[in-house]
Parts: sequence; structure tokens; C-alpha cells
Amino acid sequence: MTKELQIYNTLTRKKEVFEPINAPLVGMYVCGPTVYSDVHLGNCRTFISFDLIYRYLSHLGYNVRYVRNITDAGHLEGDRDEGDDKFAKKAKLEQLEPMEIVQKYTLGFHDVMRIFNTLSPSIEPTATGHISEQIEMIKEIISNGYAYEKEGTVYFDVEKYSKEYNYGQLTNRKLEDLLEGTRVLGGQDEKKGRLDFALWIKAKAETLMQWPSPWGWGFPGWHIECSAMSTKYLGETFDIHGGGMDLQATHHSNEIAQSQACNHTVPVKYWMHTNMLTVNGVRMSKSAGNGFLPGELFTGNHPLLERGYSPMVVRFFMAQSHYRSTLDFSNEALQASEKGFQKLMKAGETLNKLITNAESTVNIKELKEKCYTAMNDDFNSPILIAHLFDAVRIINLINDGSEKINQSDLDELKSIYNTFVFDVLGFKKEDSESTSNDLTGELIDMVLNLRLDAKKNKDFATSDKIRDALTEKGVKIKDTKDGFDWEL
RNA sequence: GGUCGCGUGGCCGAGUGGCUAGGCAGCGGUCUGCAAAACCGUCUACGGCGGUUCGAAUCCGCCCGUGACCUCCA
Repeated sequence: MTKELQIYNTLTRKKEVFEPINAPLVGMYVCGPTVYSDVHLGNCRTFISFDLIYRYLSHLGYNVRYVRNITDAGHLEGDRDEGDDKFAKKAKLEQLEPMEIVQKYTLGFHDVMRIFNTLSPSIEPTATGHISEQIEMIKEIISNGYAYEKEGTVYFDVEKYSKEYNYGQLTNRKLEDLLEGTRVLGGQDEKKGRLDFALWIKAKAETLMQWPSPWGWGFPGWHIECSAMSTKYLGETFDIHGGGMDLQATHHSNEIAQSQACNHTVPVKYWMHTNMLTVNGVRMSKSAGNGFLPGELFTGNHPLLERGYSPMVVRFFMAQSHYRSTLDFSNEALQASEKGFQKLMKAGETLNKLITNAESTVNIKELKEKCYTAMNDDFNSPILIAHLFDAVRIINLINDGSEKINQSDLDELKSIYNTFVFDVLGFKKEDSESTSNDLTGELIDMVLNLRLDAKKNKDFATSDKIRDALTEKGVKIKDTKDGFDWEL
């Protein structure tokens, strides 16, 4: 029986019991989006996964400070430490100010996060808002001897760092292997070592976003922002650092190196990495162009999509796989999730109508323990959902009269359902389009009332004729015990 | 080429030594004038070949297939 929360730590490549550094406080940093274009679904998966983690930690009673940054500066195109950053490039393309790009896509990102019912982070710092912190950190790294300046650009000295620390720790790689795997690239003569990466990059005259620094005008390298901001808001050593697996090898390895070189401490206790969303088995990514936007998914307006799927169905689809597994997208899988999600929601309505008995024939205590055991095992939401479907079956059996439940068990069952379905998994009820107010709805009601009359008179020829006609128009009719229900 | 994964029933997806999740689809039933919907029940799989073991989807070896990272991406 797993009673304690276990988290898979990328650093040690095994599950470890979660012991916060300063319980009940928990510091969690998650690498957020680079806001130079719309978030695609793969990005969303990571943030939804960490939303689940944030929700569960909070549910367990931890006071979590959840920091998720917005990258709005730097982040070079390609791997050469020269030229414009992504924002400037896009800005020229769209004839906008870089900060207009940032604003546009930040707002869009927040909209999508809200639609997916994710909770806002405690702090959402921006790279441009922390330039001085980054400069201070770079200065410290230089004075500690782990970075050097070359003509206005500052590089981190990976080989020097590797003499004292294990640079390839996070990916379990040796420095020699890393060096071997690195390609020789042009235009990098300034760097001493092939693995060295830029902390600060000298601006060209035409660079749109640039700031003054001890090394002249320039802009920060991508990795330093996370080190600077996580240190500022969570301290030199904090509990959880998360992000997508694609960041593990480069971004996070560099982050560890920077923080170590600056603060002389291990920055993070538990590293958590979410796996990729795939399409036909291949990673969904911006560069591959095989991703779609959340909006396209909701409307179905994309060649890969047969039709639209609601945000909660998508969230459910994602929760049905574990965050460390790849999840393959398909219409068939999403349609299966849609059915399942509706079943789960419907059981919630049934739950509120259950009638109690003097005795209980169902084991609610066991159900509750199973739910916690599942989540305590590295946030295993698929297992949790499996147990919730056991709860659904129990609810329906009680409703059918096959099982009985007493008041205290019913209260407990409601508590379990609401806690896990809404608080932890973060689902919310989706209103089916209410058409009761508009003319179409009123007309359909009217016609169906006529059909009801025909049925009462056993005039089934007429009632079937009405049903067939409405079905043809796309109105799904569901007869109930004493009336009808319909949807478009 | 190096590093690390993965391969589970028609589909998606958990599970890491015995008790063999779950959802969807299919099938059977209940309900219904009929149908739909809903509900109940049912379907017993782990890439191949060897090995370890009383026992392996689960551990080990080899092979095949496949993916990610090593270069910007969550």
C-alpha cells in the first residue's frame, strides 16, 4: 500500500518519496511557453499535466508556490549565437513591435489555459522583466570562473564546469559522449568548447530587443532566465522543476550548470519531465508542422480532424494517459474519450439523486484508498480514472436498486467523486448548448409535444413520422419515462 | 554513429514476477409500442526466439520493428 506520495525523479531515474525541503511549503517551477506564436496542443499537454500535479499537491495540503515563466526575449532561431531572436524575426514578419507579438500570444496562451480549466500559477514572471537579475547571475558565474566573454558575448564554459560537476547528469551522459555527438558548426569560433552555450548575446545594430549590460548592448541567452527567476522566487534550492522532455538534454542541463556555477548548490530536488504528444507515432512539434492549435481541435477545422472535440474531452483524453508516456492522437481515441467523459459526468448527476438505505452493500472506503494510492504513485491519473469508473458502476448499480448505500457512505462517495473529478483532475461541467431560449428550441419542443400526444393516443405512425423527420434535420431524440429529451 | 525509451486484445491506454486496470468499439441482456439513449453483463491481450524461476506481459540475453534526444520546440 503506497501511502506516501512518490515522484519519478529524472535526476535519479527512479521513483522517490516526496519530501519537501520546507513542508508544508512546496516550490515548483515549470518552463512556460515562448510566446512568439500560438501554443499548440503538445505544449498544452505539459501545462495540463502540471496543472494536475499542482492540484493534487494542493489537495494534499501543501502550500505550493507554482512559478511558470513566459519567455518573451532571446531564444535564438537555430543554434547559432548570432542574429535576431524569435520575437524580432516574427515582428518583422508581421510588421509589429516585438512586444506586440509577446502581448498577442501571451493573451492567447492565457485564453487557452483558461479554456482547459487550468489554475493560474502563483507567479508568472517574464524574461524581459528580469534582465537585471539575469545580468547579475551572469556576473556571478563569470567571477566564479565558469564563464568568459568574447566580444560582447558571454559563454558558459562547460568543460571547466565538468571538471567539478556532472554536466550530463540529467540525461545520464558522459561528457566525452556529448562532445562526440556535437556537430561542428560554422560561425562558432569564439567559443572555447563545443558544448559552451551563450549566457549573454551581443546585439547587432538592427536587433530590436536589446539591453545594456557590462558587456555592451545585448540580450540574454535562453537558459539563464529560468535559473535567474527560479532562484529569485523559489530560492537557490527548491523542490520541483518541471517541463517537457524535449527540454531535458539542453535547457535543463544548462540550467543546472548555471545555477550550480552561480550558487554552489544543487538547484532542484525533483526533476519532472512530461512526455510528448504524438500524431501517427511522430512527435507533434512546431518545427515538424504536424501540430494543431487548440482552437482547431475544438472546432474540428483541420485536415487531421474529423470533427471538433470539447476542451474537457481533450483534457480527459490527456488524463487517461500517464504524463511520462507518449500519447498518440487520433480521432478514434478522442471519440472514445468523449463517450467516457460523458459517462463520468452523467454519473455525477445520478449521484446527486441516489436514495439512501439503512445499510450499505458497497465498499466506499476501499474505493477512496485506491484513488489515493493511484495518485500517490507518481500522479497516475489513468489508474485514478479507472477507479472512478468503478465508482460510476457503483453509482449506477445503486440507482438501479442492485446495490444499497447508507447516508454516511453516500456522503463519502460524493466527496470522493467531487474531490477527484473536479478538484484534482480539473474537469468541469460543460453546458450543452442551451437552446431553450431561442426560437429553434421552442419549435422543437412544440413539435415533440405534439409527438408525445400522438404517442399517448397510440398513434405511432404519426409519432415515428415526426421522429424520422426531426432525425433527418439532425435532432437526436431520446424518449424518457414521462417525456422527451433532445439535442442537436 | 552515441544516449535513452517503447512494442499490451479491433482502437486508445494502465500494469513490472502469481490475485491477469479502465475507456471506446463489438456481442448478449434490461428498459421501450418500436427505436435511440441510458444501464447491467461479456469479450482475457502482452513483437519474435531462447534463458532464469514452482510460476514472466513483468527479470536476463539475442533478434526484429519503432520513437525521442544529441540542433529551436512542452
